[in-house]
Amino acid sequence: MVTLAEVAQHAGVSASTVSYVLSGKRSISTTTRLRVEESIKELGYHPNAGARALASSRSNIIALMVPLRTDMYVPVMMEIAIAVATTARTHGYDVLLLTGEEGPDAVRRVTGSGLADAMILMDVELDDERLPLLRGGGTLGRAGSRPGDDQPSVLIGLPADTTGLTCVDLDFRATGALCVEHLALLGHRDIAVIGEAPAVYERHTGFAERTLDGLRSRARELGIRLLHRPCEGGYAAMAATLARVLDERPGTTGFVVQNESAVEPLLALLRQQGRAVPEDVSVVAICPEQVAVQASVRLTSVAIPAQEMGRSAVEQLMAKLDGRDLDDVVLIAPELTVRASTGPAPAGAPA
Amino acid sequence: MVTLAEVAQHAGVSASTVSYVLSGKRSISTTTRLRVEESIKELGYHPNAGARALASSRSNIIALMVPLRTDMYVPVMMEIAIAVATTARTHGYDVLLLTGEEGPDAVRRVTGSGLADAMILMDVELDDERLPLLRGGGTLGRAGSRPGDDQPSVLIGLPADTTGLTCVDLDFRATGALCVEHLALLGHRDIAVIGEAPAVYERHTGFAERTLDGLRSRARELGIRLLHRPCEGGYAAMAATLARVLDERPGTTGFVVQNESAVEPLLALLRQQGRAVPEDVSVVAICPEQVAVQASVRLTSVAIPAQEMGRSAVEQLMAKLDGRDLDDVVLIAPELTVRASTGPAPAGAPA
DNA sequence: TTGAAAGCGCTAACAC
DNA sequence: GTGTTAGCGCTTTCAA
Repeated sequence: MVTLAEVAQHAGVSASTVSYVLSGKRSISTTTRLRVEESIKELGYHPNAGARALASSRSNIIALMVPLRTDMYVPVMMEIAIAVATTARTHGYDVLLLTGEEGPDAVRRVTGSGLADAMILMDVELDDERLPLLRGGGTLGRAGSRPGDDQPSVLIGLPADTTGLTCVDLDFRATGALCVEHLALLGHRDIAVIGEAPAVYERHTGFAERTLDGLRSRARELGIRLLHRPCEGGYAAMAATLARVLDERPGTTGFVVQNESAVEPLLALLRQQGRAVPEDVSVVAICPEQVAVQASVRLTSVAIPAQEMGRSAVEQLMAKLDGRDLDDVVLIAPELTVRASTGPAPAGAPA
Repeated sequence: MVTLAEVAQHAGVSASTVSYVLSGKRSISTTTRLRVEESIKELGYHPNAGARALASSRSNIIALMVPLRTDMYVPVMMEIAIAVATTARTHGYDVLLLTGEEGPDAVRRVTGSGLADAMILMDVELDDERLPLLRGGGTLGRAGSRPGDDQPSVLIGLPADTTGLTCVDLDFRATGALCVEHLALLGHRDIAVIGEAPAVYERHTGFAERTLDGLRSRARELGIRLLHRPCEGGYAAMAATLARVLDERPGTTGFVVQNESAVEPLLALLRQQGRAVPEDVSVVAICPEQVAVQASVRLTSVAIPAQEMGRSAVEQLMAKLDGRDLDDVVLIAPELTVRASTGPAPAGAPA
């Protein structure tokens, strides 16, 4: 392994000079810099991560905590994770992958050991047990604080109480509202919401409840009848749910689907029952773009902006690490793209 | 931040004693150990990762390189990644998430900086540009080698030349053979293979080609007619592919599907054309269990054992780090589960 | 613009 | 069974 000292010797300068060439923290004459850079390349030098972390108290690593359960929105999580990793790299950071398994202990372990300088948490629950450890984080340098007291962090998702936390999320409330508006504008008066699996609501994951909130309050304002049913993914569960919905509200002409693995089953079932999309019923999905365009009917949808969520979370974190001030909560505005699955409510529909 | 020295002082012992209590590398009297452990808990001590890495030349981190493109088998990749992370933790290792983006440079960076002790590569191509850097890795301690010369590594996937490499993968050749056998045994003589997207073959990802190999050679042995068509995911692409297949081989009664996002579209299209599954045509999928059981017809399938692949890759790596000898190539035997999508070939089918 | 040198917190000889 | 101590490779004052 090549060390900084070896580079220094090779270039005929002192160790500190090499260090400063690398960090750019003090000015170096061009000739010296060139010589050093030449030596670095020639010797194939890479600074030792451990030594650097020890001397500088910064690991240049951010921890990303992903949920353990792989039952939900998996492609989205993956896309976020990759966006986090690539964005982090552009800032000179690497990403440590933590699973939710260890729970709060992982937070303590990473914080305590200085393994990571900061962390990003995905799939935060409304009342998450990891939150107390993170509140007020990101105040490095505040009077009386010692380095390491603190773990700057950003949440992807929105807990019930965001005091002292920085959060990034799609504005699911607005998303719900947007879906209702779109259908209402097309004349639909009876809307059914095919929600996430019951477990998601029981777990009190924020996004599902917020979406419902948005859907309900906008529906109330617009005088729309709304029926919400949680639904497991898959064909069988969707069939049962659909039957119940149509039994209870036969006049339903609009669907909002939030469980991506229920989308295709729903379309298949409607087709099977002779209900044409969008002539007889309209369907709006809340799902990744890819799912919307690959479905058997190109779906009108509100996209889940996974990339942007990941990228934005990292930007927030970098700002914190730089001591910059920033928003506590970044809500990404939803965008509804009209495709082939929604159209005017059928003429004969009950007003 | 609490240091080892503070713990030592608190417990009234020397620093090395504390260190040895932690590592267990020499025997400690019970009373001393108890006192030290008490102090550690009381002070909330966590060893500093950087200092540890510097002093011991081991970071206790393994790097996991995931493909950048999120277009393929995403849930599987995620499941593998999570299995890797959780298994690694049981061995005291953390996982660093690298995207394929940086390519070979990432390998050099991680190797050179001592950021990770070892690495796992996913989605390896038949002739991967990162391989030359890894061949012969894992020989730490061999005469003449200096620490850091080497990057012990394990691949998930199988390149063309496995010399000097350790690989873990599902035995896709056997998988292909198994699918053909199953259908042949049911009397099917004309089988169509709905493969991965053309890009996957162009990229020469090993698994797709190996599956095809297995399918073809077993078909030849059994006198089965086989037609292979690559296929993008989604409904539209599947429709076009299916039309071409049935045009070219109208007598087709068996399908093997390897692109999971083509499965549901295929089932929908067959239904739409009045071909009953499994009465008229049989379908075997190569996909995760979840996809197989959630499909509109419960699918006879060969599962992709994502968890086991991740776990196994880590076990191999741990063995290498311990200097143990091991297999170069671990092929996981495929298992075919019969569900509701396959049955005897229809009586009228051409022999 | 550059160099010298004091640590950062831990591990692992070496001593007893 | 335990203590002493010399580094690990780097960053960052302090001095010139």
